[in-house]
Amino acid sequence: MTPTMPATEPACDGSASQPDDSPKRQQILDGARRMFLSKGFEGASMQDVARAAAVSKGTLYVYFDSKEAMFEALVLKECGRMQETLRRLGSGQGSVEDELQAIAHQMIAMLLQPEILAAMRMMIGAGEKFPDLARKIYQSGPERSVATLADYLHLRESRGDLAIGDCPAAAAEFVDLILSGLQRRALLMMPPLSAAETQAYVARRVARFLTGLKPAIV
Amino acid sequence: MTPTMPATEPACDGSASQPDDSPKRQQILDGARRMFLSKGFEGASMQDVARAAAVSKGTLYVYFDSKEAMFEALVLKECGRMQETLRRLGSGQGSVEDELQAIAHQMIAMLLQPEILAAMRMMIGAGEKFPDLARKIYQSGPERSVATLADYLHLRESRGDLAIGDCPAAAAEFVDLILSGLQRRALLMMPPLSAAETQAYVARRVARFLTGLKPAIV
Amino acid sequence: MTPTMPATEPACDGSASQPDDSPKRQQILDGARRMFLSKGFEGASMQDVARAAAVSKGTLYVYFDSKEAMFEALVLKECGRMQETLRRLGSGQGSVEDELQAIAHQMIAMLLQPEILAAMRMMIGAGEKFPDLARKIYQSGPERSVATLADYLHLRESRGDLAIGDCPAAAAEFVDLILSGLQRRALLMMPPLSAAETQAYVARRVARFLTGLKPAIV
Amino acid sequence: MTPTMPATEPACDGSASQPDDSPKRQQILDGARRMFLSKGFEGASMQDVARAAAVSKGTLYVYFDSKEAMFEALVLKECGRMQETLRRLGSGQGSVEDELQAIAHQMIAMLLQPEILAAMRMMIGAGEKFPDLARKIYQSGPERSVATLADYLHLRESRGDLAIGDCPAAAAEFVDLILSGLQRRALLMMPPLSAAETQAYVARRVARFLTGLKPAIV
DNA sequence: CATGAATGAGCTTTCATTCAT
DNA sequence: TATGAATGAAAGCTCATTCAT
Repeated sequence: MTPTMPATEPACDGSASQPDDSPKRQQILDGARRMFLSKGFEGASMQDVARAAAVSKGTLYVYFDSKEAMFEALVLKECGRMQETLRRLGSGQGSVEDELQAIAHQMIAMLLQPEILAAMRMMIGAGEKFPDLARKIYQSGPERSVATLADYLHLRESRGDLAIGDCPAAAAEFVDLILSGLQRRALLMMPPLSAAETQAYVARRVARFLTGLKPAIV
Repeated sequence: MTPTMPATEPACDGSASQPDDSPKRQQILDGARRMFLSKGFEGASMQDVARAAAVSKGTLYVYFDSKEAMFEALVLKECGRMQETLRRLGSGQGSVEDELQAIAHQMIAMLLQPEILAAMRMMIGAGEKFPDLARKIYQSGPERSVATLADYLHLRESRGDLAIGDCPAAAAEFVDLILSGLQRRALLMMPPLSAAETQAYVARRVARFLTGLKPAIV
Repeated sequence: MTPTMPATEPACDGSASQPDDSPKRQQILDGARRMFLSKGFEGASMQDVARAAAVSKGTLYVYFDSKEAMFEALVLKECGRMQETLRRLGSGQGSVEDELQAIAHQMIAMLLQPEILAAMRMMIGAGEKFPDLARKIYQSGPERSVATLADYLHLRESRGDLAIGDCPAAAAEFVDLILSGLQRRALLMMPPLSAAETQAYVARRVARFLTGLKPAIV
Repeated sequence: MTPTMPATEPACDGSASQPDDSPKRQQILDGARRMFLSKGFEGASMQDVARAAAVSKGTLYVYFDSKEAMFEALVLKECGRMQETLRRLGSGQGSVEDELQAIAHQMIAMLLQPEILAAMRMMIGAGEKFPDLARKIYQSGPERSVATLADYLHLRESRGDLAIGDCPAAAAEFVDLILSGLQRRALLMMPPLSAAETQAYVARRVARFLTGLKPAIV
């Protein structure tokens, strides 16, 4: 009766009668985004989403089979966004230490955004219910950060600026040292560090990270 | 209403006046524990809790004024458990490296328990609604780990086994390096490392942590 | 929340935005009427109302924000009905005594209707919770009767049929003499007077009312 | 098992094992009185009553079979009180007009007490559910006032101060003229008359009442 | 395609009542 | 006798979902 085809599938037949990127669909996902991020999966009602998207409640079900399907579609889309965001980290000029500090600050600024935290919170909270989605978030976020950073470290190593060995492992260490703890704090509602505290924190941890990774001088 | 009230007040008015350790109350908290940990605050209904505790729904309200009060009581109790769990870490014999590895393994085993993860997940999910409780969880868990470890590092430094300087900062770095990242993985439903992987991971990261903290020889 | 809000506001947010005269809304008010009049505000459950109106419980909340809002809307509507009912009393022909007797009979017949009594009972019962509404009922019912009658007495006085002086006061006396006591009896479930008893009662009381209001002859 | 004998019956057997006037029973009725009068039948919970009476909820059911039975017992007891209260009205000295005014003021003061109004309200609200009780209230209150007053009028007539004829009818007229309307106003939450207004009201209405009841001079 | 009226199951909470002690 | 722990039914209300238009 109503279109029951899985709403997140890419178009099934040639006609693309209801493509993934219909403007109405985007409009709904936009509303869903605002609501889910601010109220969580259980806290946001379909009424909320409909209102935020400025469509009727019925229309929601034209584009998504259920609240859960809509949530899934939203998360997948967000994963895409996050990956794009992470693509441009570090340019390769300046001293290693300066640049790693800059990268650290970028990562902190980016991943401690209220919006990102809300997304993490939402996904962790809903993790038991949607384990696959949670994994996808992990892969699009933290894992992707590590990969990007590993590339950067590799670049620096190839230039002779660092002596690393296992770049992916070092990248993971960097991310944990810089980000994981801070993020955990934020997720559990601890007050954020002040700008000065952040500065000192980054300086110290980056230095710590670099200990032993400097190449032997000649 | 406010989530900071102890909720286990001595008798006061009609409700929730049972002593803290009434067996029925424990029985209810047990049921609540199972349900809240597995489904989160919003996901678990009072019906669920009643069923899990094998009491009637009405009885729940004999012991707790509201769902929120019950949740609060549960979380506070869990905080106590977590703190006790963390009290015994590190004994002080053996080489620094061996012992830090042992501590790392203990921490991992302890804080990646499904139960502890569920508690973290629950509180992260409910954090926006109960920020004070979330902070309490942070203080009972991660913060406590750091403090315990800082004591240990201080001991080692006083023995001349390490040259650290700022023990709390180093302890925080250790925890982030060893635990934070792993915990984040787990929270987002990534499969746990195998025993062998964990072994290698710990060995590498502990070594990494020790770089530059060894005292000058002589 | 506050019982003085009209509750029939034009569209505003999610709920209760239906026009005043939606047929469904009328249907619900009809059911509400039956239930509230027969069981009172607290005695009638939303389930009762839903059943009486032959709609689902959920539908009730599409048209009204709360039980209280529904009650309010109903009472206000009833006030309107009551005022209309009272608009046509007394025509102005015949002897004063005959006509006052006719008016008395009309008032008795009208205001001792089971329906009107039920409305009074309902509002008296709920009066502590909805004082403003109770006042509105008073103004639409008893107060209106007095005003209508005062007009009539004034007309008769201007024709020289009566010598009254303070027409509103006299009207109030008439209403108390004829109606108030009878209504109180009915509200406390005393059996109604028989037709013959009513006849005698009215005759005697109207005569009593007219004592001293006859103009001096010549 | 539990004593199921109708709690309001006079003692059934010689032993009077649980007499109507057991102190505990009085204590409970006292609590019930406070709660029912202030919150109404539906608004007051057995918990409230138990608390107000300073007994346990279970004890309530030792003395009364149900909430309704307790209510009934309370109302019956109140009827007794009211009758006693009304026994002493008017002493028989002073001018008729002065004394009737005094009586009117007494009646008003007595029957417009918040407590009495609350009782009336409660009974009118509960009238449909307890018609017999409502009737008993009527007989103990208004009807009793009329009878008491009729006696007084009769006394005055026998002294030649008034020429009445049908004393009970006149008494009923007096009560309606003085009280019924005022009580109705109060029941529907209209603000009470000021002292000065009451004074004027009583003066006028008593004068009105006396019109035509004065004996022919000589 | 889009709507919004309608639903019924489910939510948290309250309460009269029972019963073992 | 008196208790208070325990219950289950029902309260007011919300919400994901359906369907005729």
